[in-house]
Amino acid sequence: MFHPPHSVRQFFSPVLMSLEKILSKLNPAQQEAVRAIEGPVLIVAGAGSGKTRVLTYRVAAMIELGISPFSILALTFTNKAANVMKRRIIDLVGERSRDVSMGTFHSQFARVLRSEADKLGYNRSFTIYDSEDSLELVKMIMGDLGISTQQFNPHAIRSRISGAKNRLVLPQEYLSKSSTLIDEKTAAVYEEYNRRLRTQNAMDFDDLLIKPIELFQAQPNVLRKYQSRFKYVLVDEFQDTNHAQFVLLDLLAAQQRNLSVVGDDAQSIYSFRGADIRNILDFERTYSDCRIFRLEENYRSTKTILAAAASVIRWNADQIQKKLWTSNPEGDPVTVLECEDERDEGYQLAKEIEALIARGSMAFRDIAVVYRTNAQSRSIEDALRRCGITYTIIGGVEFYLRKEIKDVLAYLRVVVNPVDEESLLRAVNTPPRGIGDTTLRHLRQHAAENHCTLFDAMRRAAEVPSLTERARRSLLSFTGMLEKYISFRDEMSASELSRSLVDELGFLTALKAEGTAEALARWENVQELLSALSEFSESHERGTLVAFLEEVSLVSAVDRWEEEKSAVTLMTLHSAKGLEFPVVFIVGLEEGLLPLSNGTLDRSALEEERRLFYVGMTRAREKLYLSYTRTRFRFGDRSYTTRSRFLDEIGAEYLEYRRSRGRSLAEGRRMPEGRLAPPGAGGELYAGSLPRSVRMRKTPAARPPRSEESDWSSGSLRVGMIIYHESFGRGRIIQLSGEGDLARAAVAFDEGGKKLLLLKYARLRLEGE
DNA sequence: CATTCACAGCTTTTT
DNA sequence: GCTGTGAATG
Repeated sequence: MFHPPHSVRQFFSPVLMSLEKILSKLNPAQQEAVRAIEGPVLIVAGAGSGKTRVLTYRVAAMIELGISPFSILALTFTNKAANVMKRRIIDLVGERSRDVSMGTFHSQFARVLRSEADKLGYNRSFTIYDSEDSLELVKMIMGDLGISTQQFNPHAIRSRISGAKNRLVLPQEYLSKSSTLIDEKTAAVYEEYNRRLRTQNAMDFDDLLIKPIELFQAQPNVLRKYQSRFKYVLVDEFQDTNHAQFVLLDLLAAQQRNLSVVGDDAQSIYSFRGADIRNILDFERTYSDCRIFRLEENYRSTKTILAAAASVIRWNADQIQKKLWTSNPEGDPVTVLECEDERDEGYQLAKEIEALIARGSMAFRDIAVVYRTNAQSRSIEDALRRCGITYTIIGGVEFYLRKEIKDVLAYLRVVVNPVDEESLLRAVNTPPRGIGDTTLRHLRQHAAENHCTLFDAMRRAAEVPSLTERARRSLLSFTGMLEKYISFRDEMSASELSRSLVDELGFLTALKAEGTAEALARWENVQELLSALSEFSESHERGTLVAFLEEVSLVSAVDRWEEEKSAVTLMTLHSAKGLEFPVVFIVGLEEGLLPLSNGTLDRSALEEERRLFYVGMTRAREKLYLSYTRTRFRFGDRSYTTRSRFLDEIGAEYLEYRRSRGRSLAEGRRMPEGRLAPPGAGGELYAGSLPRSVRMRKTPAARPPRSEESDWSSGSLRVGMIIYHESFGRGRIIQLSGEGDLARAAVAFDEGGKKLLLLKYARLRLEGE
């Protein structure tokens, strides 16, 4: 069996390689891409075509050719990718490559911003607000401006602001272009939001990209400094960069023009974050002299997996033409698990994993389970736990987003940056110390009238007449404590300071006293935070509190994943990007879930969902499983599902079907509107009533695909049927969707391609009628 | 002013 | 199924 060595190790060699030796490890296309060091370069690299390899070897080759590691900037999508690349490069050409600047856009430019902070009117220990912090700030501003959070969704406003920032639209321009009411409100919030970020010495994620642009444009000498520092710029996952990132790159590379980008349009899955596939196309236009290389040989997957993935992505109209191929073996068919519900899905999956392990060819760490939404992990986890399968989850409820952790972090942030109001407001009443809304309102008013910060107002609580005596005393002890730690900032180490602070706050004793399991978990989390901080201080030369807080804000879930662990990995499709596993399970292939939709799904959204599925499929090396359920618990009740159209897009010849028994039982309970009876009226009965042993059993024989939704949405039609249409002629049904008046069929006609037809109007005739 | 309980709303995906 | 908000109570 083909067993890939794990990432880093295969490159470990005490003998450093020369340029020729470096090149000899690559195929001809990869070699060309590595050799093209000067000038703009676009590398279109399909899934599994060794793009990381090309990037690492490129950097290694540059160093080998005498280019200073200091002058190389490599931007990756995750910090983990950067770390992996760096280790490989060190193995190739040695320790000097430590000086290459490598990391995410956000972390690399945060670093730039810290050293140039004063030029922007910022203090270098500025706070980085995560999405949650920004949202809180938006809510606060909405309150102050008298904009109802009932009428306008703060989430929507925040994401509009973020979108505007990513497109480099300033508040004024936003206002002048706003036509709707929500746009007007957003514009007002946007302006105030920026103002407050500045006075609070804080930046949000988007600012980490925008502020450098502002700086570079306003101060050409600063730009020149970085242009001559970073003579070579490399970008990974270019398809997921947004407009601001493009502009930033363009500025930085304008002088030397040594900009090389690597990407695959078929894997662009971050448009919700402002990523723009057009960046790839624009790249060719902006750098008309750029050299383009295509990597089309896939080294990762079996022929079957690759062909199945290709048969799906083919349905996207928007894509750069390329043909991936592989010389890997044919491999096993893709297995589709048909399940009753998410519980059954979990069990079938767990049993399959047990079988794989029992066969001896796979270990837990070779297996990944991926899903569209984090919420889906629960049922999978339950099943894995019950079967004694160890697993780790990437993402989900983020450690650093947990309440108790954010509480401690809020204090640390205030110590570092006392004008950070968001954190101050969070800290002031955890634990409760009798400072309520009224007190805070008075304080904020006082601060506004006296043009001082909220922290100053608190410190001078004695001068605020409207406060109660109790509040005043409370405030003074609160600010006194903070000032003490602020003065310790330079004397104590980051971890000493934090421990002492947490001690004084009594967080741990309070949690311990509570005694519940939940409190214990929180207690452990706080302990874990403190040890993370100690570890950070020890392992980093500049292990300051500021650096730690920055790391906390900018590391992603994937970055913290330890792949050495012997455990099955669970994660979202988004997190899976850039990773690979011998065995991959993609679960929840149901309409509305994958593709995910809340009502409408326009073409570009659908295509993005398809790319997401494609990304998932191409993570698998040897064996791919897909699963869907007949009913699923969503939004508080159980409802019938329709298998995903994506399943029907995969060539049937690549699939084998497996299902659990008991379907007929469930079918008897179907309700007209496609829902089970409410809980208590028999609805739950069915999930629990099937004996586990029965539900677990599988029918091993392969079966042809059939469309489940058709019987209640479109009468007797089935995927695969041959039909006649009055004007388009003969065709085959490829996919069925929707119900009632909205029932649709995608039909591939013998003449003239595929069409999506509304059954209500199309008047299809079955062959033979 | 804080805590408790009930209800509602809602969910992508992440730096 | 969860979290955040709101009213009611101590």
